[in-house]
Amino acid sequence: MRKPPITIEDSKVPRLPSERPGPEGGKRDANRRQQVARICEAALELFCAAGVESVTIDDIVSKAGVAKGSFYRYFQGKEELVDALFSPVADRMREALATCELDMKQARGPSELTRVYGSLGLAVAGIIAANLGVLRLYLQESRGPDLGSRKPIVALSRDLEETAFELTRVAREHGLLRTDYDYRLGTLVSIGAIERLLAAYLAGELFTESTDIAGELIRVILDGIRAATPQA
Amino acid sequence: MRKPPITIEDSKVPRLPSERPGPEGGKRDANRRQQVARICEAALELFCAAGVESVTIDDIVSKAGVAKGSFYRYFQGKEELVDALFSPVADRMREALATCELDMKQARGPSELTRVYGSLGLAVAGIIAANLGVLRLYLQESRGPDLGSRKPIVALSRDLEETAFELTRVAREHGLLRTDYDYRLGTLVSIGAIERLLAAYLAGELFTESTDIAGELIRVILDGIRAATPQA
DNA sequence: AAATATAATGACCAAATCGTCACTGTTTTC
DNA sequence: GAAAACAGTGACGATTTGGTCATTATATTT
Repeated sequence: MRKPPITIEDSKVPRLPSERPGPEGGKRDANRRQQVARICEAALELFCAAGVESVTIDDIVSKAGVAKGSFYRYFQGKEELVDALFSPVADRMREALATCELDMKQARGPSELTRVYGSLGLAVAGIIAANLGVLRLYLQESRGPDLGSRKPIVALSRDLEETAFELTRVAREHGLLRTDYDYRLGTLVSIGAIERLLAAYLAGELFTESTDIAGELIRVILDGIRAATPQA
Repeated sequence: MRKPPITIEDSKVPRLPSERPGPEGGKRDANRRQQVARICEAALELFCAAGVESVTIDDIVSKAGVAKGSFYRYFQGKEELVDALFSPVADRMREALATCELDMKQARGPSELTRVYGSLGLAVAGIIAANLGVLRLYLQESRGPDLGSRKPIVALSRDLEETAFELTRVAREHGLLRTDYDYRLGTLVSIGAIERLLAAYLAGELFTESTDIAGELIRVILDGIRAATPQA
């Protein structure tokens, strides 16, 4: 348990040494992007293989073929790097959920509910298909302690869960869900099931076609909704 | 990523310095048990709070109020300590699943299947109720990389999953399950849902009574089975 | 092309961590 | 009670790690 150094809350990633120089299409700009990309790519692989906490800065720069000083030019430390890896994905996910929530508020009747969940599923599938490495890391780390460099991952996990609860709550208000029932249970069941199936799929444990997996997911979620419906 | 030292595969925990001395009811015996207990207790708390990989031997001995040399008298290192924490629970789980598998082989018809799953659920509930700390650690670590001191946890996770698959397979052969369907999907859904609900419950996120949670779990598992039943 | 601004580098330091061991304390045996 | 076996201790050396910085290399501006 290496004691974390005192850090000053700071701006976004990648970090600006003082201020980014003017020209944007220039060689500097390209080099910078390349350095950051190299670091991120190497880090993601290492994180997936050994876990965020176990990977050292030396491991990362060594694999990335970059000097240690360069790393600290772009990132304050591992936590900021992790945040940089997750930020874009997190944004897209939040966006998809927000859209879904709007849809949900206009939904009328059970069939509309199903349609709304369906289009959320499509959106999410697109996001994760484009970010398999990050997804894998997420599944691996999101239940760990909310400390150190894992913080951004756990924060995302909590955020998504919260939004999923909210979504179910809206569905209950606008749909036909019972109120004597803790709607979070069904939500948690869905999240757990989805994550477990995805993990198995990514690990190559399943020989099932992804369409079949999708079918199973739909079944789980619909069952979850149905259970919250007045004696369907 | 500290390189692991070369270790010789060795016998069980707790470790014998040369050979344990004769008398069993004596003071020595009591002291040894107390040392081991102190270490395990402190370690479990720290592991839950910060994650197995982040906790150092110094943290553990400091919290346990024990000298570092004493730690190494009883354990070869962190991995062996983790194994010592999980071994008893793992044994009881395997036992419960084995019993269930025998039951399952004698089950006839859907109602019997339900009964068999029910009694497995009771057995498992008893085990985890008596080992909440270990359960929490399991949920937190079981999806991490299979390296270092996390190994025993991941190994248990894989083992349990394998057995759960086997159980479903037996149910399919003896019950009425479709064969054109990857029976592992339903199993994974159940595992994921159970684990997620337990994690939320342990984290105190749920104000639901544990009986209601149990009801939700039963629903999930039965739905999982039903889905594998010829067009119920 | 010279001057300036920005970026990359890796040797270096301090702190942390592991695992050992010579020594002291305690229990058992004779 | 003396001797022998076992257990507990924490200082120590070796290694690893995070983070810095003077120096060198590269890009941009003049």
